[in-house]
Formats: sequence, structure tokens, C-alpha cells
Amino acid sequence: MKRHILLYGLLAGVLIVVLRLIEYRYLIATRSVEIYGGLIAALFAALGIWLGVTLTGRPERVVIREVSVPAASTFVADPARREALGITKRELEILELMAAGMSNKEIADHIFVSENTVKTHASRLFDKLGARRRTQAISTAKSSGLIP
Amino acid sequence: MKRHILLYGLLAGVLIVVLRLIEYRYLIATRSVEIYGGLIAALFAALGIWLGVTLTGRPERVVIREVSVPAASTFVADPARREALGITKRELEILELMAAGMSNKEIADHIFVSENTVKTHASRLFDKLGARRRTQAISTAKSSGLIP
DNA sequence: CCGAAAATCATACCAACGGGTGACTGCGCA
DNA sequence: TGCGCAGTCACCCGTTGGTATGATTTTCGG
Repeated sequence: MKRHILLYGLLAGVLIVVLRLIEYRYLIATRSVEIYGGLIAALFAALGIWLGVTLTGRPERVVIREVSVPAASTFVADPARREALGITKRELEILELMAAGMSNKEIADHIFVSENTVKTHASRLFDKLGARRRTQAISTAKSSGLIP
Repeated sequence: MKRHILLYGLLAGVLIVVLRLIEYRYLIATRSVEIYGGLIAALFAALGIWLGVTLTGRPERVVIREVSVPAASTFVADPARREALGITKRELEILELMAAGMSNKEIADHIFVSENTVKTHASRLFDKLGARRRTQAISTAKSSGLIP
């Protein structure tokens, strides 16, 4: 800000000096004041525009818009959470299918294993999650960020 | 924009005319060109500043900063969804407790009714949701926006 | 005040779920 | 090569969940 004003004054002074030099050196006719005037006007107008633009800066208005981000779409399964609880990939797979509302038999048919296998996976899963029912397992897994 | 330029030119012309009139009318000494120069400089600088501010001031740059807001906290249970499926308040209550991982007995103790009552509520709920298991009911209710 | 919807409870039955135990097979790592 | 882990499967048994049917009471709008 102060630099601008100083620069402005300095330029004005230099211009005046230049004009005087021209006047004395080349003895330009007195009535050519219009030429000087126009010159000065153009120069200072340009300077003024530059100043105006520089001083006022860009009026940047920041609008903070709260956008509700669908948690499901931004969900990324990170293995860190899974391994923190000692849950294997297969167990997580069964957990997801359970959360989708499938029965043990349906899960078994879906991943091509026997129902007993699904049961043992589920049992170990409940143990690791500290759940006694599948609904409880789903609930805690959800709040742990294990599943969307 | 165009209006500004026109106004600018007009002002310049008027100023020149005024200066000439002053020059001829009062016969001001030739070497007082500095005074004229300073005058013109000041005027046009002011004009330029005004122009700069006016011209650049218009395009207000709006920066939209999207703030991610947890979707879960913005959840509001609207009765429209519930009634569209013909689900009663009590049934929704049982649904929420089911989704929290409670057993029928726990729900019964929680809302001070018998386990049989919870069972009948649950049965009707499954019927309305087209679910055969509680996990499935929770899953569909969630995707329907019935529960968070 | 009356009737429909909602809420409550019971009984019986069968399917699904969950716990416990034991066993077998690959696979990677020491 | 042996050990541990993940995955697979089986059996039994008790608990829980879900369906069907029927009944009573409460609530609420016309």
C-alpha cells in the first residue's frame, strides 16, 4: 500500500521533470499544452487504473456450502481396521454378506462352502467383535467403520 | 463497460476544452505547464482509480468450499417414509432396537412388554418390509432411509 | 359413542442361529 | 521340515427367531 503511493509520487515527479526538460530543450510551442495534457492524462489514467486494480484486489467471496456426502459412496474398506481386530478376509466377507441380510445357508451357497463353515467363521467373528448375535455384530462392525 | 469508456472520453474532452478556455481567457503564463500537468494528472489518476475499481470490482469471484458433513448426523426420521410402507411407530421402534443388535427378549425388557409382543411386532414388520429375517429387514430399512 | 387400527399377550411348532468340540488340508515362515 | 494360521467341514445340543392363530385392551378419529 505505502509502496504504491510512493511509487505514484515518484512517477509524477519524474514526469514533471521530463516535461520541463522537453520544454526547455526543444522549445516546444506554448499552445501545445493539449498534447502534454493528453499525454499526462493517458499516462495517469493508466496508472490510476493499475492502482485501482492493485489496491482494491480481487474481491473474493468465500461461500462455505455444507454438502452432505453420502457415507456409503465415500466408504473405503481399509485393512488396518480389519487387522486391528484380528479379523481375516474371509470373516469380513461373511460379515458383509450377513449385513446384506443373508442367512447362513444363503451365504454358504453364495461363496460355495458348506453351512457349517459359515457357522464357524461367524462364530469366530462374533468372538472377535464381542457380539452374541449377528445383528449385534453388524451394529458394532458398522460403528467401527468395518462395513459401510 | 461501454458507458464507462464513453464517459471517460467525454470527460477528457471537456477537460481539454476547459483548459483551453482558461488559457485564452486569463492568459496564464506558458511555463505554468506544471500546474496544468499536475491538475490533469491528479484528475485522471482519480478517474483511473475509479475506473479500475469499478471495472474490476464487478466480477466477484465466488469460491465454493465444500465442507463434508457426516451424513449420519443429518439423518432425520421422517414419518412419510414410514407411513408409505404402513409401518406403525411401535414397529419402527422395534426395528431400531433390532438394528442396534438387541434380541427379542432384550427389546421386550427395554420397552416393558412381553417377548411375544415383540415377536408379533417383528413378524408384521417383516411382512411389510418383505423380509424373512431380521438382518434382511435391517438391510432394506437402511436402504429405504427408514433408519440411519 | 362407536368402530377401526394399533398394541398387547399367549400357545404351539419348526426353522435358523450359536456354542462347543474335534478333525483335516493347504500355505507361509522360521 | 515342522509349526502355526486360515480355511474347511461335521456333529450335537440348547437358544433364539419366525409363523400361525386367536384373543383382549387401548387409542383415536368421525
